[in-house]
Amino acid sequence: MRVAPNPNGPWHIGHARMAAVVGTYKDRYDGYFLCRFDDTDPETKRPDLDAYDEILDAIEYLGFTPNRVLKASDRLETYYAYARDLIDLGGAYTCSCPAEDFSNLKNNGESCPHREKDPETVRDEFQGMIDGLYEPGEMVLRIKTDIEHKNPALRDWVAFRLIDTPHPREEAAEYRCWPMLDFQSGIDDHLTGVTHIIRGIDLQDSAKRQQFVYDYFNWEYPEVIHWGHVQVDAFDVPMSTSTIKELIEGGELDGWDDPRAPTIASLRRRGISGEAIVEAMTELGTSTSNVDLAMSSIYATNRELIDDDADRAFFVRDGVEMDLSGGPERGQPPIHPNHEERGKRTIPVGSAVLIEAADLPPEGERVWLKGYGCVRRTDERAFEYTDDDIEVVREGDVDVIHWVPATTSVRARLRTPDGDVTGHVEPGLLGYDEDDMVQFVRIGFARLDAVPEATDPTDIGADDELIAYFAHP
RNA sequence: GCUCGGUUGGUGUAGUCCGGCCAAUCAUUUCGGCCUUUCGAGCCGAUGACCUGGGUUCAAAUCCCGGACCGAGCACCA
Repeated sequence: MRVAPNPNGPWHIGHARMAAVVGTYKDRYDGYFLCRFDDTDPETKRPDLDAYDEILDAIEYLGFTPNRVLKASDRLETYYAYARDLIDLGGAYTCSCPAEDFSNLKNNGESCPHREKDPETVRDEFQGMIDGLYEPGEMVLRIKTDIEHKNPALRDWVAFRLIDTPHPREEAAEYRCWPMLDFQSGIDDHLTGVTHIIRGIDLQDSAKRQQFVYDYFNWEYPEVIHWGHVQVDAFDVPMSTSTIKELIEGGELDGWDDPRAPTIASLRRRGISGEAIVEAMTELGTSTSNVDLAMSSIYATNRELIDDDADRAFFVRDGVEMDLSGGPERGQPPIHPNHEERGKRTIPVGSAVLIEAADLPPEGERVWLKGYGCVRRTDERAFEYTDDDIEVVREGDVDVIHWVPATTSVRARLRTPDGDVTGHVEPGLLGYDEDDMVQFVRIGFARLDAVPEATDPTDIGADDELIAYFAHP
């Protein structure tokens, strides 16, 4: 099987589906995974030189390694050779009709005068296309199918056209005569031994078009499955390479890995594993109707994968400072409630704590600072320790909330798909590394992206802060 | 206009080829309960679907015909 990406930009989430399914089938049935870059349009779908490696990276991240990687732009001579054979078989002809004229003829089921040229002339003119004797638009090579076919989409389609814009890859920059997808892909699928093709419903007619070429050569067409488009909920940004590119260039997104972007790079930075993506994608199946992928499905899988390993930590969003008196000097919540053996965190309290505004109890009421103990709000800005037993929580009278010390916490920024959230995290996170996954208690899982160098919160520069990317609840 | 294809709970999916064991599977979501110093995990439970109208049949999600709705192609894009 193969994935045949157009390297015109890094992948968005939808692109992962093909790699996920092909990779999974490969693993399951001991198959063959070909990654072929269909980069045969240097102009309107101009390849992005960085995208080749970024796409291969994304495939690796999903957990697969292609058996073979090809670039169509390396294979022009091969396509020319097969085109010449096809001409000799009488299966193709050069055509100098203006596109609009031909379209009209075609829609009426009428052939154009060029259709009956003898192979000699066609060969010469095709060589002329390769040699650059014509301007773009002047000449194309068409496959001779059935000009009266009841489906107009299949009638004498274009196999090669001329493009003046040089290909961005140096190796291919000299070529001007480029094959169309249906020709290139049809030839390559056969030559590389592809037995099963999966592609989008937008290419529903491709197999029927290519069948004409296969018939001329007496080849057997692979099994083909067409699937619908995927839409992903939970993102404001449309899943389109060109739209995302525009938003980045316009400064509305920070880059391809901005947590607001529906891209592979974004999910990766948020600490969502390739495995979770693959699982959700394969679950979608291959139906021809369009499908909606719920991000919650990816999140649920990822949560299962990371929950056991992710240490717990406190992150207070936009804290309210409360003086605190009468209690112990530190709180000691567990590193992981299901794994006592991993020990406890130690959070110094000082003389004041930060809690989230929404957690602030009315004056006179109590609240349980998780891992510390019960406190009562005595006035506008103060708590006093009550020494109540955990029973008060069990009885349901007292809510358990998270907190951080007011003076020795670390400023932090949590980047989420809905924008950035600022606040403070407990000082112990300074000992963590980039890439570590944590669960911010009562908020959700996050991947640490940048941790200040300091070991003591008071040594952190004024501009420095901990940066984490929100994964999911 | 011509030509393809699709339609099972909020979402995805199984079942459709070869009609009966489908008062429809599984996952996720939502909502309850238990447990819990998390709105996490775990356990228990609940809500919730065969697009529509005919036909064939003892029997239709499944076969046939019509309709509605959705999507795709008719590019010198992929």
